[in-house]
Amino acid sequence: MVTIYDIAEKANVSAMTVSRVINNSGRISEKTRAKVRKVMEEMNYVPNQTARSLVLQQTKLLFLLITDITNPFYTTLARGAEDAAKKQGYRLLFGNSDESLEKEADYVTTILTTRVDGVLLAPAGDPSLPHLELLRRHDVPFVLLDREVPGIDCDIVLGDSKEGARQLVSHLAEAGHERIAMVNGSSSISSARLRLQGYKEGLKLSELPFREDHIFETSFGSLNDLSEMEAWLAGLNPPPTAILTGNNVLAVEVMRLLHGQGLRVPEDMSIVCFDDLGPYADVEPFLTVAAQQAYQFGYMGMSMLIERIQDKETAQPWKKIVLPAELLVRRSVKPLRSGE
Amino acid sequence: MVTIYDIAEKANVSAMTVSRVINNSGRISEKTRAKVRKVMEEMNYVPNQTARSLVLQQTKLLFLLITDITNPFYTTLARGAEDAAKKQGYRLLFGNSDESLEKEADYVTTILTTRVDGVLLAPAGDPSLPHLELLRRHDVPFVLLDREVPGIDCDIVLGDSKEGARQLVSHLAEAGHERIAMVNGSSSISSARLRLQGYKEGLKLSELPFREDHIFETSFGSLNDLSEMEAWLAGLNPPPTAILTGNNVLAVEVMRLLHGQGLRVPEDMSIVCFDDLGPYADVEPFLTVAAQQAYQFGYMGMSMLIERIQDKETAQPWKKIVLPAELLVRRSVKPLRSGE
DNA sequence: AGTAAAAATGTTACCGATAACTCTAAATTA
DNA sequence: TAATTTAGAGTTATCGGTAACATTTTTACT
Repeated sequence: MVTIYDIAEKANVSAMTVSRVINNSGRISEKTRAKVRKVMEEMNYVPNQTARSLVLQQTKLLFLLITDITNPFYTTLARGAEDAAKKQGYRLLFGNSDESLEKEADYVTTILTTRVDGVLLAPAGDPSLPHLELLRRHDVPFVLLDREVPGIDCDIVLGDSKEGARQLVSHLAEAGHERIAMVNGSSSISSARLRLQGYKEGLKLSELPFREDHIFETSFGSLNDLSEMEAWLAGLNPPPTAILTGNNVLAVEVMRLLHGQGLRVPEDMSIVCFDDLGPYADVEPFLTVAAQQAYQFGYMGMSMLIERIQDKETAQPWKKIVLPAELLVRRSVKPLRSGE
Repeated sequence: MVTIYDIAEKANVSAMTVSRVINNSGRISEKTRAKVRKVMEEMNYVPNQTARSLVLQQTKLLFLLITDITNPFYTTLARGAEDAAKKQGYRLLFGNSDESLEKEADYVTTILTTRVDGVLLAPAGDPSLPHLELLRRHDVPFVLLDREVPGIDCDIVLGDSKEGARQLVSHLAEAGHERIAMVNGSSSISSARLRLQGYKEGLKLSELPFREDHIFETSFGSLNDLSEMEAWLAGLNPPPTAILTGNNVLAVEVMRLLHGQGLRVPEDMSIVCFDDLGPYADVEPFLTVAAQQAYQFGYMGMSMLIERIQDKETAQPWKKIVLPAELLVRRSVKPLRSGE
């Protein structure tokens, strides 16, 4: 591995001069600069960021931790985060916690030991609190995405989960649906709780009764076993005519279940969900959704994070951004009323 | 930031003793070990990987560089890579080059400076050669994914691009299509070249003529401007009845273009492509594709990489794995023959 | 020309950890 | 009991950079 000392020796200058050329700092004569540059080229020099980080106490690396790398919501978000980071001259590393607290803990360790300058993360849920406290204790700036964690104050970018869910329910009610079930993520996740609230509000506004057994709680990640959900659905009598799911992945799972039973959407069951389905949705517009501004989540979250890092001294108040969701009506809801 | 020196002072031992406790190396009395452990707990000590890397010249980190984080092929691949890495006790960092050589170069720098132990990467294309040479020169083990790069010998996991494309063309030909166009990724990417070859072979086998103007070359990533493609398509007279695209993203782009013109798939144009569309494809099975074993790409590639890292001394011959693609017939091809 | 100021370059210490070596005190052996 | 091991801990140098200060060289000005 070529170091500045190797360069220095070959160029007949001191290591410090090489360092100055690399960083364009201090005063260097053009002649020396050219000479050093030439030697660096010749020797294929690459600065050792590890050594640099050690002395500078900063890495210019940021970390994005998402909970499901196969979910288009998060990958689109990642794109936004990446663009914002790049714009400000930061590099970005990704991690995927897979909705698992254990994997999240692993990544938090990686984050601390890698000494990244800041973290943008979607926490696995309320039990992520100790992880966040650890980051806080080690003075690592972070911004949360999509999910609040009770017990910690910090910058955060949220979607308007309650209102989005309410709109979806209202949309179903207007189409004449009266028995609307909900398949939701874990209630230890704030956005799942808010979506449930929005669901209840939507029912109330349309004067529909809330039934406890119309709620099925599971994980936001993809399921390897659908049998519990199947049993739940089979147990509903009369069955619902529509299902609202807490996110896009769960919508896919529900549809997988229904198709397995030979049921069609929307003929036999209507479906709506939170979050859009990535680029493919443009092409075969099928699922009616409350689309979140995934790219903005990433872009704004990252911008907040960088701002926070750069003004580390001045204690700004915590910021909370709430992005509205947009109802995209497609064709996964069957009109039950005669009038359309 | 708490260092081993802080611990050492408080525990009344030398820094080296603390280091020994952390790494479970050397001989330490139980009493001292317990005392040091206690102080570490109290002070919330986290080892500084930066300092460690500097002296050890290694981490337990691996890097996965993909070219499109919004493409389900790569995210599924990432899942496989992650699972394999975890199984062997490695942590994984992700990067997204976005099919761009410049971003790839940035990530290569990050890779070198972060001192990861190995890299699994889908190169942006043939011009990635210098990046790979750089990794090689710096002795960073790597395994390529999906794309060969002429000029470098290394471990690699490939899909059978030629055969897959051939099958897709044959499928179209059997359905009675005679004017089959192809929208492909850059010819500086080996898999694009092979898919073009497969396309030509497929035409030949069905005794269809090859027309140079039936090929439109663009980027594998999503396009922000469809006008060139639009002009190309408009210039074809008579127009093709079917289009084969070099990957899933391009299929989506083509469909976006067609929809924009009020054309329907498959009624007005048939479409097939390489790579499947992620979980959503199970739900609304629409696009006929040559599906690659994305998960296996990641899993096998990562396994090869780790093996390579662990036997760094013994010079194994380079391995090349070719995974077959599977034709999944759905409903994006219109039968032109009378008999179905 | 002589001196101050400015420009160019060099020296030293340090960031936080670990390897390799050294030292001390207790345990073992003859 | 003296000599020799050995367990347990400490010292020093080092990884590859950079900040802060020191020094030398060049330029400018009286």
